[in-house]
Amino acid sequence: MFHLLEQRIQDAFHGRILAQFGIDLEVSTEQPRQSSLGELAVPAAFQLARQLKQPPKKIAAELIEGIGSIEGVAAMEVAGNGYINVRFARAGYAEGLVRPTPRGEGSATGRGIVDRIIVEHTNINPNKAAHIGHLRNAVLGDTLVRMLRAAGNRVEVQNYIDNTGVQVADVVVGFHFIEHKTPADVKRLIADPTVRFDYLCWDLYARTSAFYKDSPEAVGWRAETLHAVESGGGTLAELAHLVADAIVALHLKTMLRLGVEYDVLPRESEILHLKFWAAAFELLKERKAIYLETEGKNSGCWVMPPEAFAGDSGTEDSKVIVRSNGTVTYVGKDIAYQLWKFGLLGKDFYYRPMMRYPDGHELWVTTDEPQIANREVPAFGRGTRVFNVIDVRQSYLQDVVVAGLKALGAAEQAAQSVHFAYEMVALSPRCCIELGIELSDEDRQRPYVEVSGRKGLGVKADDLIDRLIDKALEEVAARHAEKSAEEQRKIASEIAIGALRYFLLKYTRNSVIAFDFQEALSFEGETGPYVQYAAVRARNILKKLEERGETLPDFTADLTRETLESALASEDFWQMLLAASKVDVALGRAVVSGEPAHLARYAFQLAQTFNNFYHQYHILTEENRERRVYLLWMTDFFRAQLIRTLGILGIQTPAYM
RNA sequence: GGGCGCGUAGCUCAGGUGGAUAGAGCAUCGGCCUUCUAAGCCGAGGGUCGCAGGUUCGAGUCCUGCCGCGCCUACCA
Repeated sequence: MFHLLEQRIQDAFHGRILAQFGIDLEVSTEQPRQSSLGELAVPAAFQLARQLKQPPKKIAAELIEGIGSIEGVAAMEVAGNGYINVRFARAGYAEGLVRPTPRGEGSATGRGIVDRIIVEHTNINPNKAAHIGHLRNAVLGDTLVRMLRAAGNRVEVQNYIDNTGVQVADVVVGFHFIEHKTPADVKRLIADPTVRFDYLCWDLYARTSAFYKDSPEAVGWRAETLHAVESGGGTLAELAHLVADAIVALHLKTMLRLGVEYDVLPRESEILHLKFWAAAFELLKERKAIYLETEGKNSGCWVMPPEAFAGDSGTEDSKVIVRSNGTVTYVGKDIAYQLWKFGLLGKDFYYRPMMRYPDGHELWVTTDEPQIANREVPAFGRGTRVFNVIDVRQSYLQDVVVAGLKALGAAEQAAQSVHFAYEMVALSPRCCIELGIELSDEDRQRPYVEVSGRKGLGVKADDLIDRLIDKALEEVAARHAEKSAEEQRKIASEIAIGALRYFLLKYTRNSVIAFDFQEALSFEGETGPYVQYAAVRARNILKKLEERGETLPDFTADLTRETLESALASEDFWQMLLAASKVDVALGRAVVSGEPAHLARYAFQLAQTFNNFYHQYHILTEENRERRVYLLWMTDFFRAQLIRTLGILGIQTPAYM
């Protein structure tokens, strides 16, 4: 509704300016500083003043005069030095919300719809438990997916599994060479319900990393393991499979606690076995995107020259794609994967269904064997735009990947490759002390301390979630002692996840989160539970109404134009309605700027507005019938908008709080 | 050395393409539960937007320089 009007106003000004001054000006609109100044401000007169050499105030007055009336606009006036403030026709606006026309809602966010967007996120090495840094990635990625879908795009969610990499190899080294465990031993550990296998690997990985430091000769074990994993046979390869598969299953479980689901898991083992790299290598050689270095420190390696990507990264060294021993680096494999995402590789994976989520959605995983004749396999890949959700420290590598596409002549796909970068989650010094981590004097002075999987330094995702649930449970139990323990836990879990997702989303992407338990565990103020609480309150009012044996009025019939007219004469009601009607404005802004934090902020403001409404007006005891209908409608509208916004953020609305 | 990012209230952070009186939350202090749930509401104090120049009608926002902090700059991923 808001978008529609905004567009109409922009068009009207654009047309008038063209007719009156012969200038093709792209008319922008902004929000006036104060709500009392109107709903939209048009700064066009300032832009024209320069060209026309006339005072903006004069131009503004002429424009208003010339435009006449615009449908849905009640008044326009010159303000300040030349702003044109626009006031909406309130009742008409509200009618559009009560009786939406098909083209009314959401049409403006539908402008830039892309046929197939691929979002790759999570991408955790399957060798240890997930930590908060991984959660930021997954929550950011998942929310991006929800936002894009809410804006009308078709989105495919991929979670890349590096099941043949160094990190898995290190845990295998730990099991085999350090602990002398057989595959049968490891299988028993995985099957043992009293063992948290991902936690066990977390510690083992840290121990193995420390072991390398003290005994550098042990690094040879890693090379041996990597080689075994790549050739695919023997004890070491079997261990790698066991570890990676078990950890992937646990990661999926952890992510599902947050409501994060995927469509397909492309695995590195298939990239290897199906010779994706070989195909990409041929392409890169053919187009001379890489060359065999014959001198200097990179002699014997296939490298990409710095000119290809130096524009953004500022490095002077070429980037090694194939090592002198013939093995391919991670970036090389990433180029092959990116080519596949766009359908440019000329190869595809085979797929098998991996599991079905409780909501019925099916998750697929890649395989190297053609099979399942009886199942129709969804068409994966072949995206027109690709978002890679990866932390900002890997910008350099993402630049190289994009340079690879460009060098292969895929300029369009290079332009459609988005590195959806975000800053890391670190630990506040206070948090480290709380975790019993010893800090050097130097670290103590820093604003934050980096998480390190190698050192086993970090907050495990499941630990944090458990802690949040425990805290929420205390609150729920105190308020709803009569409910069953099982039900209390369900509610507490929804609140905990709401708190966690909101906490990770409220920071803009390029802000480092210095993790702090006190802030993450807060349920008050600008938090997920605050927004959930508002939604629950709105729903409670309507529930209470039914408990009293009444039914919700038929708003489309009862809310006549006259009713709306008189209700919205109140500035208060108008401002509240306006604020509540802007979900799609906020969504559009968040999508365009790629900033989920914008939508999170809107959710908070929406909840604030509702809490004001809730506090100021007593709905069920309102005696004036007409006014009561209006209040009920506002409540219902708030409820729907709050729940919808929370939903896009991946946050559920509990049955009660 | 080079590249990227950050520096805004005591703390943590917002501040579309320059625009009207720089905003939240937390913390502090003071009010509000017989009324649809106080995980809430109302109010108060708190600012040289790192520093110095520049661009212009106008700069937290753009440009230059400087200071401080972080990340990247691997034949690791």
